[in-house]
Amino acid sequence: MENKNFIRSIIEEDLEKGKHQYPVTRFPPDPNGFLHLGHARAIIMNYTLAKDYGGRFHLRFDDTNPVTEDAIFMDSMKRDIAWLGCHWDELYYASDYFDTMYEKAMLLVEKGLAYVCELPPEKIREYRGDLKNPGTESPYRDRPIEENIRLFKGMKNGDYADGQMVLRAKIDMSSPNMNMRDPIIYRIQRSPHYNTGNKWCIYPMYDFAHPLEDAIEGITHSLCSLEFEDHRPLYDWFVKHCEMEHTPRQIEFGKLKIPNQVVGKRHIRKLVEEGVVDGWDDSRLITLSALRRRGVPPQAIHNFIKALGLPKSEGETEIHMLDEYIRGHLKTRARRIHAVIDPVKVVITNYPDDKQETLTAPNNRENEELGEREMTFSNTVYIEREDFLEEKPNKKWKRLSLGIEVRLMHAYFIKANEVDYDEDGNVETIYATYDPKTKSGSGFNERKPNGTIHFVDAKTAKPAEFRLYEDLINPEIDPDADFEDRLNPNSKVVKQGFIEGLVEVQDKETFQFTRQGYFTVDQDANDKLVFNRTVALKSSFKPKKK
RNA sequence: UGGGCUAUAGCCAAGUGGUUAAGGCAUCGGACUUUGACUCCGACAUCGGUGGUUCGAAUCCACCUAGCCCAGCCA
Repeated sequence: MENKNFIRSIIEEDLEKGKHQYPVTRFPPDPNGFLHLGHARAIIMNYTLAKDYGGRFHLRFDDTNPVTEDAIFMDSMKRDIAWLGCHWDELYYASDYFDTMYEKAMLLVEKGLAYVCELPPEKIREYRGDLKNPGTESPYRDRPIEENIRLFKGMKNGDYADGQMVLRAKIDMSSPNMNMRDPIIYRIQRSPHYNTGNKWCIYPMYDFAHPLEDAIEGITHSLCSLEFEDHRPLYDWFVKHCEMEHTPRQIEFGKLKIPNQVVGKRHIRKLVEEGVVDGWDDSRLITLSALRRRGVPPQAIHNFIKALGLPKSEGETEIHMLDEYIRGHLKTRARRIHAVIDPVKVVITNYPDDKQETLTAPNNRENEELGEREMTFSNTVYIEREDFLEEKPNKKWKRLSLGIEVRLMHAYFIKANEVDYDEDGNVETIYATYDPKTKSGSGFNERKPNGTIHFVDAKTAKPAEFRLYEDLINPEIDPDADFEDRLNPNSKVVKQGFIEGLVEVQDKETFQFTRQGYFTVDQDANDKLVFNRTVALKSSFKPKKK
């Protein structure tokens, strides 16, 4: 169940007092990168907060800086947000408001609340003062309104060079809040914008643009992260002095931080360039596209985010917490079939070589709606290499050993009698005998097997590739070390094995491979089946480490 | 004394003066089991510190400590 959070309280209060008919929220990404799990909190919270109270949710690209932004990111962002099921009621672009923003900036100029400053960047920084000392007023601060109007028009018309001057709000150079020390509103930047082309050579700064965007759209609750708390007075100042009809309220909450993950743009790019990961959607990454490819159900992400709540504190949430929500969602939805990832052959010596029978098994014991399937059985099967040890090591061993009888799930009991090794000393073939009386479903209960293991009939098995993922970053290594020194060399292990031969695999289907985990068909699967491990099953089995 | 914010178990997180401080993850026991899974039972904190107000405080006050953010013509 979702935790109550302070923002819900604010919204409920506003609704009760009749301040709003319904809430309007927005997710305002800067289209300059790929969305990752951290963004999911903002997306899902904005979406559910609006929907839970009968409100509206906007997607707005905050495209106020063409130098760093690119339209290609917008498509992936839209795809990711849609995948999460957070359907926006409206899609907006901040750049569509450039005319209004310019007019509002001019309003400020006319009211004597903004001025054109010709101080070069270094001087502006110098005049801003520092954390301990107040700033110094710009010599251009008190130029006449008429002159400011002329200059600002000139800026817009391209009369001046990039960086030659900026428009600044006239607030308070001695404010203890650095953001209030005459912040820059517009800069000259000759860069074509994917949306407005070359219409503009001046672009608004975030602090000015954002509150106006929110106000224009009638956003009621403008959620953002903690680092913008200091900007709230400025936000309110612009809404007020620009005489906006609507007054949105900025509310800050803590970002979702996940330790031991690589999310930084340049870091991921470097990993891709160095071939450490295969791309932005590599399953070891937590970009939304990577999670999607790995087979993580979007609903699991919703449940995970809701469970975390919306705190005002800043903590770090371990990624394994998401795993539990993935399993929880898939538990009754995925078909549970057999796959042998690291196969070893078992020959059943008392089963006729030319015989093959068909067995039936439920697809999911916890959800009968998933029906049943058929599986073949013959005298040659594959079992998991780790499910056999020549000698039973201890009483807790619940798998196959010489002289020991186990159940092949959904088939028969088999007892191992002999084993052949190859020249390297690896098990090559296990010879076993089966007991026809022990067929699954027969009700046989004269004796208990030493455990149950899964298998695949070698005569019909479909070859498949399994990609087993672990943490990209080794959590054991000092978190302060450079992330490249913390890479886990075993983060991706590729195995060639088999799945049941009679199972028809759907595109992107997620299965539970019995006793192993949840796996999803990868996009690489075409002539050959390829599965990504979405998440492993939990296990209380603790083999002794070598 | 720059300003802003945070502090509840290994991790996340409810709680806004009044019974034994929710819940989830993790962990450890135990039951069940044709998945060492699932499920089920059980264990697991006195609330950053100190002092104060009060019959009574995680909740109010004071002081202290620790951590995060702010000096882009980024967002």
